[in-house]
Order: sequence, then C-alpha cells, then structure tokens
Amino acid sequence: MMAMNAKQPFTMHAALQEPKYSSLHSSSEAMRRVCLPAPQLQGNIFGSFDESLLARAEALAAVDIVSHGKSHPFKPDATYHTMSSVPCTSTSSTVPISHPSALTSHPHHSVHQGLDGDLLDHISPTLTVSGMGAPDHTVMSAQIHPHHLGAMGHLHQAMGMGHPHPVSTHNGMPCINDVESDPRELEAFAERFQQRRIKLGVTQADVGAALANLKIPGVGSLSQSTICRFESLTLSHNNMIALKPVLQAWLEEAEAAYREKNTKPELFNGSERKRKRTSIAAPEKRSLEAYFAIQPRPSSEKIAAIAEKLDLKKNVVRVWFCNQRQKQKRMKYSAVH
DNA sequence: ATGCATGAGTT
DNA sequence: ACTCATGCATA
Repeated sequence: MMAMNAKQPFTMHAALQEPKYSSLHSSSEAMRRVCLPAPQLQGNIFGSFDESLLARAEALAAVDIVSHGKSHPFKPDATYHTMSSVPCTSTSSTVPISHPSALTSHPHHSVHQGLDGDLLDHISPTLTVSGMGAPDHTVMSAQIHPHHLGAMGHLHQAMGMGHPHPVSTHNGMPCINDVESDPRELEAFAERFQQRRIKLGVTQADVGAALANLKIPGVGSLSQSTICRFESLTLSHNNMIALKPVLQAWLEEAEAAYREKNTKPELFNGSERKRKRTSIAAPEKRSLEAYFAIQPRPSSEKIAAIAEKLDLKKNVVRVWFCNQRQKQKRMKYSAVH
C-alpha cells in the first residue's frame, strides 16, 4: 500500500457531529457563487458530453492563462515512494513567520446548469441566496482525529459536550454546544497566540509536539502545519473552535513554565517517512480549475475522463477535487464579517 | 505557508 | 465516494 506511519492511528472520533450546518455554509457559499461564464451545452446524453465539457473547460483554462503570473516547471506526475532516511533530528528550526497575511483569493465560480445527463444529477438547486445573515457562532461539535501521529488520545466530543472548559455549561438542558467563541474572539486569540508563542521563542512545530505533554485527555500532538493554519485562520470554523482551548491551555502552561524557569524539554521526533509530493503542472491545474468551475463534484466516470485527458492518475484528480472543495468551504469568517 | 494525501467516520 | 481534520513534503 502506500506509505505507512511508524505510529499507529488512533481510532477515535467525534461522537457527536451535528447533521449539517446550513445557515453557515449556505451564506459563505452563496458569496462565492457570484458570476460565471455560463457555458451552454447541448443536452446530449452519454455521447460527446465528455468531449464538450473537457473542451469547454480547456477553453476556459486557456483564457485564464492570461492572468497567470506563475510558472511551474513541474511535471504532472505522481511520484510515490516510501523510503526511510535519517530521522531528522529535532523539529526546531527558525520560524520566520510573523504576519498572518493569509488570505485565500481563489475566485471559484460554480456553474449549475444542465450540461448533460450526468451533470444534471449533480446540479444542486441550492443556489438560493438570501444574503448572508449572521452565521457567526454556529458552534457545533468539533472533531479532532489525530490519526497519523500516535501519542494522541481522543479529543472528540470535546467541544460539543463540554470538555476542556465548557464555558456556558448550560443550565440543565441537554444543550449540546456552548457558544462562546465568536469569530472575532477567535481571530484575536489566534493573533495573540502567535505573538506570545514567538515571544516564548517556540516554533509552531514545537507547540504541536508540546501539546502531547499537556496530558489533556484526548489531546495529542499536532503538526506545524496545523499550528500554522490555526494562526492564520485557515482552518474550518469547527476546527478552530476545537483547537482553541487546547492551544490556550498550552500557552498558559508554557508561560507559567517560562516564568519559573522551568524549561520544557519536550522535543520528540520520529518521523522517518519520506513521501514524494505530487505536483500538478500549471496547464493541468488550469484545466482542473476550469472543470471545477463547471462541476465541483464530478462523478467517478468524469474524474476518470479528466484524469485521462490530463494524463494524471485518477486518484490525484479525485483528491484534487476534494481539496478544492475543502478550500472553497474553509471558514474565512473574515469574509463574512 | 501551502499543495497533495491519508484515514476515520458519514452519507 | 464524500467530508473533515490533519499531516508530510516542499516552495
């Protein structure tokens, strides 16, 4: 199979995951769905729909090239290899990060229209935009599954059932979620967190590793990536809400230890995995984006067709679409405020 | 900081 | 097969 971790993925998960957030997403998504080229296609069935769709997307991709200031010398190939090399000593490294300028400017447009039989199936009539109201705190249960890395317990059911610090611990009702951290407070915390962290001279990677030392039931270590994303608010709202108390706990302890000269010797490591990251070349990426604009959720068959056209592995294409969807969804409260 | 990927839990 | 949280590898 693919690369495996030397660590065991823990089996735990959020026990309560609310059905679906509607108001929240509909509003944010509504914002994105602004305009689109609206390519009209004939309603051919299983005929040349693939061709026309691909052609359409490619045409769109071609048009987009104009506004492309980046050039990727990469090849669209999926290089997979698992090799073990030196267990990169420690994770400490200079962290120059100091500006949360993160901002996703991916103008993705969604086209919902009958393109062909298959597409019709996926057309989501959820285009009813009522203008975003105030989705702010739609705090629901947050789920955290620290699989890849071991040394983590279960932090599921955390927020929802009130784990770390159930602020408004209900009054006797079986209320499931506590709403306390409004997006604004979250942003403020994220910034404060980074500031304090840097002051302590701790890297994002260090924080991630140190979390395991907190011995908080259900809380294990996290990666530098996640800490970084937290600080830059590039996680889903749920994820942010879930991680906040944990990081807050670490911050408090770290500062306390700092004051009393208690150095925290928590630096473990044990990553021996080397995975080659697939790089999708610019042209292919442009095509994918064009397809995505037309159909964010292509069927398996379409994915296969696209993969063939672009000479990419089907799985690479599938994952690309998944990630693209995830990106489009990510909570950027900043935009909604 | 971010792109591509994995995996548990859902649908 | 999808979503969501998260991670490794890399720009």
